Amino acid sequence: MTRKRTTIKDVSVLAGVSVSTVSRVLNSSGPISEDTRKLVESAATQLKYQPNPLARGLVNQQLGGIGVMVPWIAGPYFGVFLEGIQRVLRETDYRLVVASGQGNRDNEQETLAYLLNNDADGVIYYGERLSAADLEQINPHMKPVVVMGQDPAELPNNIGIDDELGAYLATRYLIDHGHSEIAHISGDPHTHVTRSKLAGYQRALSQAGLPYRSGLVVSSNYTEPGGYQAALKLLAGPAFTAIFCGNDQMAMGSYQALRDFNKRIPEDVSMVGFDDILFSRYMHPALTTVRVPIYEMGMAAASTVLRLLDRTHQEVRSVLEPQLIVRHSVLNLKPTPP
Amino acid sequence: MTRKRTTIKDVSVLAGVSVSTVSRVLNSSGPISEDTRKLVESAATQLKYQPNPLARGLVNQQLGGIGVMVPWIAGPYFGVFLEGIQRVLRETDYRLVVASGQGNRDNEQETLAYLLNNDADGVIYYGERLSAADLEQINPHMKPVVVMGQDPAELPNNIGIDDELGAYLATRYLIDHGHSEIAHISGDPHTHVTRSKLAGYQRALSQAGLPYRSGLVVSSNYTEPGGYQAALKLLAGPAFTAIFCGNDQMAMGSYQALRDFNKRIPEDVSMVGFDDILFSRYMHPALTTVRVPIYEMGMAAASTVLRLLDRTHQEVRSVLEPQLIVRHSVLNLKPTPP
DNA sequence: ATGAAAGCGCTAACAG
DNA sequence: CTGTTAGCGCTTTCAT
Repeated sequence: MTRKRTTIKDVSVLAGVSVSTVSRVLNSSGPISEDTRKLVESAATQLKYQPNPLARGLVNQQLGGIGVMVPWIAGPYFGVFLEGIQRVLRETDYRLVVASGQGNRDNEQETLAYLLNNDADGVIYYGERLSAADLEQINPHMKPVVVMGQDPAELPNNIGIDDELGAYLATRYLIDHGHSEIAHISGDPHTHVTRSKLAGYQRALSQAGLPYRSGLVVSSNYTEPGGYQAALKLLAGPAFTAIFCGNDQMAMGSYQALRDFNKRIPEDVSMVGFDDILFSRYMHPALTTVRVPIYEMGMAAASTVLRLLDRTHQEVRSVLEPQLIVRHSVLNLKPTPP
Repeated sequence: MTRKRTTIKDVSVLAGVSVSTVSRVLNSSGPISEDTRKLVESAATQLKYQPNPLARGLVNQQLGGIGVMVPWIAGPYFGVFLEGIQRVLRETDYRLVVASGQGNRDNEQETLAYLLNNDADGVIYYGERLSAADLEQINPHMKPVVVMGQDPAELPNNIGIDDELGAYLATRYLIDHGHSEIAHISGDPHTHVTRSKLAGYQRALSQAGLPYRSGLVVSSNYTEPGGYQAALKLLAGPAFTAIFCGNDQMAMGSYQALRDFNKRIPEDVSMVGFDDILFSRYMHPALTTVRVPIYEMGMAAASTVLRLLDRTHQEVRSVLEPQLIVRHSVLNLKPTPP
C-alpha cells in the first residue's frame, strides 16, 4: 500500500529501451537481439519487476484463476481433492480459487456463476446438483468446465472412478468371505454415484446367486451422523452379518451405532467402506474399504481444465481405478480361507 | 470464449448516456438524477452486465483476492479453518485464493510472496516458519497480513486461542481424576503453540504439587503416524496412567499404538486430546479433548483482514476460548467423583 | 447532473 | 530487431 509497484515502464527506462521491447523479452514473443535481452533481463531483476496480472489479464482476456466448487472445503474427502488440484496448479500461473456450495443448489449455481464471471478461466465442479443444462446456462462464454461425480455419459469432461466396480469389489469380497446377508448403506438414490454403487452391490449379489433384499438397503447422506442413523435403522430390520457402506464417513458413524448396540465388529457385523479416507486405517478395527484415488483425481481434474485451456498442456497419466484395501473389519465366515 | 462479454460501453449505449454516468450509478459515486439512475440500472440488468474485475482492479489498484496460506489444505483442522474464512468472504467481493506450503519453509515463503504479488490484497498465514521479519521482507507494499499460530507478543494481527489455558484445563482434568503419572505427547518444541501447551501442562502439574518428569514428555509432529511413534516411545519408558496429547490426530495414532500393545483405553491409559476435530467423537472410546473453535478462528481471521483493508468492516465477535469436551477416554481413579 | 478524456499496466499490431 | 501507438474495461478528474 505504500509505494507504487514497479511497472514495465520503469524497466524500460532503466534498460533504455521501449516498453514493447521489455514485453517481448519477458514473454519471449517477437525477435530480440541477445544484447537487449540481457539488458532488459538484468534491469528487470534489478528492479525485482513483477508484471501486473491485472493489466496482463485485461489485455489477454483472462481472469487468471481456476475456480473449484466443492460441497465442502473441509472434510476428509474434498480436502484431499483440493490438495491434488493445488499440486498441479502450483506449477502454473493460475491461482486456485475455491468456493463451497454447502450442499445448497441455488448457492452452488450462484457461486459458480460468480466464479465464471469474476475469477476463473475454467472451473472444476464437484457435485451432482447442477446438470449440463444448468452449467451451460451460467457459462455463456463456454469456458472449460470439468465435472466430477456425475454420470460420464451425460456430461463431457467428466472425471471419475468406476464406482460400480468398486462396489462390486467390496460386496464380492464380503461374499467370498462367506457372507450372504449383506446390508448396504447407500446415499441419495437420485445421484449417479449412489446408483452406481448400488448397481455394483447388486451385480455381486446376483452373480453369487444371492437375492437382493430391499429391506437390507437404507439410504443416507454420506456423513457420520447419517451413517449412525442408517445403522440404527438396519439394526431394527432383518438380520445381517455384514454392511457395505457407501463411504467411510458413514462407516464411522455405523461403528458407533453398532457399538452402542453391543455389536462387535467384525465378530457380529463385518464392514466394508468406500473412499479410504485417511482415518479409515485408524478406526478400530481398521476399516476394509475401497480406495478412491481422490488426490490423483484432483490432479487429473486440474490437468484437464489446463489442457482445455491450452492445447499444449500435458495430460497427467492417472489411474482412476478403485482398489480394495483389506484391513480388519471383515470376519471370514468360511472354514477355509477363500 | 465465444462472444465478448458485455462492457460498460454496451450499457452506456443502450441507456443513451456516457460511460462515466454508468460508472457513477453502478458505484454510487457522484450525483445522479433519479431518472438516469433508473435508466442505467434497467439497461444494466437487461444486458446482465457484470463489471470486469480486471479493469476495475487495474484502476483501483487492487487484486481482489484474499490469500490464505496453510500447511495443508486437507486435514481435519485446516479444512475447517478455510471453511470459516470462506464463510465470511462469501459476503464480500473478495475471492478466496488458497495455497498450501506443505510444511516446507522455502515453499511457504515463495508462495506467500507470489500471492502478495499476484493474487491478494491481504493474506492470512497459518504457520510458524516465517517470522515477522520474513513476512515484512516479502510484503513490500505493507498489505494486511494476519498470522495464526504464532506468539501474539511477537507479531501484530495474530489470532489464536489460549493454548496454555487449554493444556492446563486438559491436564488439570486428568489430575482431578486421580492421575499423577501423566505423559505428554508434544510437538516441535521450537514453536509457540507447542511451548504454550507444554507450559499449561507444567502449570497444572506444579499447581497440584506433581513433579515434572521429562521422561514422560515426547515430541512429535501433530500427525497420526507421529502420534503412533510417540506413544511407542512412551510405552518403552517410565510408567504412566494417562496421556495429554498435543492434538487429536496424534491421539488417534496413539490409540492405535496402545491397542497394538494391548493397553485398554481408558482402563490402562487415559487420554485427553486437543482441537476436537470432527472425528474425535467417533473414536473408540470417544475422545475427551480441548475444543479449539477453529471455524470461528477462520471467520475471525478473515474479518480481521477485511477490517484492515477497509476500516468500515465490522469486526466479528468471536469467542476464542478453549473449552474442555468431556467424553469417554479418561478413567476416574478416585473413589469419589471430583 | 453529465460528458470528454486521461490513465491504470500491459500486449499486439503496425511501422520502420 | 525495435519503437510508436492503439486499445483491453473501467474509474475519475476536469469541464460544462
